[in-house]
Amino acid sequence: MVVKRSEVSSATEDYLKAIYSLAEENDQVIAARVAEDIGVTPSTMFSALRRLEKEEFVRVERRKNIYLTPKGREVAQAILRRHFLTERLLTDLLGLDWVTAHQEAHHLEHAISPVVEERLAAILDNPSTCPHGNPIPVKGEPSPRREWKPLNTADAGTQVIFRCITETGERDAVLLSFLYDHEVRPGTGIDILDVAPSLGTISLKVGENEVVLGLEAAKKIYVQ
Amino acid sequence: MVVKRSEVSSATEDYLKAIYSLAEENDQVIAARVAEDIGVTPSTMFSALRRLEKEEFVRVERRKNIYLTPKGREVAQAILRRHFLTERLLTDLLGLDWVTAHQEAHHLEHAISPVVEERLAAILDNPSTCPHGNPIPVKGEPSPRREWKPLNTADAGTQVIFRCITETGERDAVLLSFLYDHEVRPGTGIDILDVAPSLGTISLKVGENEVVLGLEAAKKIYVQ
DNA sequence: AAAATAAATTTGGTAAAGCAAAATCACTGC
DNA sequence: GCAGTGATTTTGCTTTACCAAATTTATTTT
Repeated sequence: MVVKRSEVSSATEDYLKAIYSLAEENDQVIAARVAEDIGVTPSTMFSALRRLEKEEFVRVERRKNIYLTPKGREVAQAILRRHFLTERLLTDLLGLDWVTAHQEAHHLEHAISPVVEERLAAILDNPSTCPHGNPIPVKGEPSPRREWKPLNTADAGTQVIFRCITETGERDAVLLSFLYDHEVRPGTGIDILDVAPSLGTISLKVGENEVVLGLEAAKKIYVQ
Repeated sequence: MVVKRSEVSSATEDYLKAIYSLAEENDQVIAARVAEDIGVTPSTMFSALRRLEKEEFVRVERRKNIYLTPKGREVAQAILRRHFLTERLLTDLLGLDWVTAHQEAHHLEHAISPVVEERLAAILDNPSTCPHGNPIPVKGEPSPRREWKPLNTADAGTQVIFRCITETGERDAVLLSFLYDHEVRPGTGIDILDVAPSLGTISLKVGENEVVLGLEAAKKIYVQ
């Protein structure tokens, strides 16, 4: 059984994944944002973008917006899928915590072949989300996240259910471990105590504890 | 928990692993052999060797023999350990076969951090060998393989026990799947029917089947 | 509209990996 | 002792992926 391994470098996979994730959370994706996300300089981003364009993974508009081509989207979804399955492997089978799992998955995901991916999905019983609640993308289907909203848009006095912390949110280890330590998990109920746009904060009640988050951080959390 | 990830590139890990494995099976290691093993051209091998020497992973003698430094040996053992643990993950937890497991591990091993390695060893109950029987190296201990001998040195008429197929043997997918398909596993008994050095063959009885191997291939199989 | 800020480009590097092809070195056999 | 073979080394070139620093091109803000 010979496995055709993808010809895509892990750097390329990272760029496409970042573009995909940013596109899910914002309506425009520009080079500066992607560069920031991945942690490369503008010049590196620029030449990377040229490569990606030449290989038809992305299109860059005159207004500088970056779009994935169907080919690029496919690669992005594939790597995201592997990322999430790897996280599940690390948490469910190996017993690692949220934060470590995310970090380790970032390295392992690039080495997962279709065969391993398939075995992984089977052994894990085809999970529909990553440990942080993100829906695992399925070939042509729309994301169920369309029915959730970012926490910063929630109204004071209501109760919401934590659904997920986005990929860009996961990157922030402090936020991630903050939530983990406060036992916030997909499905956990949260009371919105107060929203103060002028202060840029939102106050929550999680279990026994009262918690204050910045609205910027809240934007990375999806609830229902 | 911040993980210090090794500064060693996966190419470097591959070179050191190959040198280590070749040294275990032969008494001299020369560049041409390593290049062949890894599948790079002589010129590539040459510049790789210069890099490895500059970073003090290897020493190259005037007689052109290549030796690992203690630092190089440490890296080699570490990557071998991860390789074997990854193979166990793939066979024991994910249910893949011998051949696929070996190939996939070759990619995954480079992305395994110390934390994951440790969790893996714990979950797998600290295995002492890889699925193909190779002893997993432990920090300062000598390999138990010293008590085994290559199959090509076995005497006709005796019975031996299959112990392992070496790393360089594992690389040969045909040999590997041949053994796997004939249900040869660590611990399997083998009758040596005949050894014919002039023909370069050795005849064996494995279970119900009679099997003829080349002595070159037999050299890659260790028995007791 | 001018100034300030943000983003995109250009220019000129670096290092790691790799290849091909030719040249040199070293040993082995006759 | 020399030819031949195998091994090493040199030369020259490629791609990917990064950086810094300077410049140009938007886009805002006042």
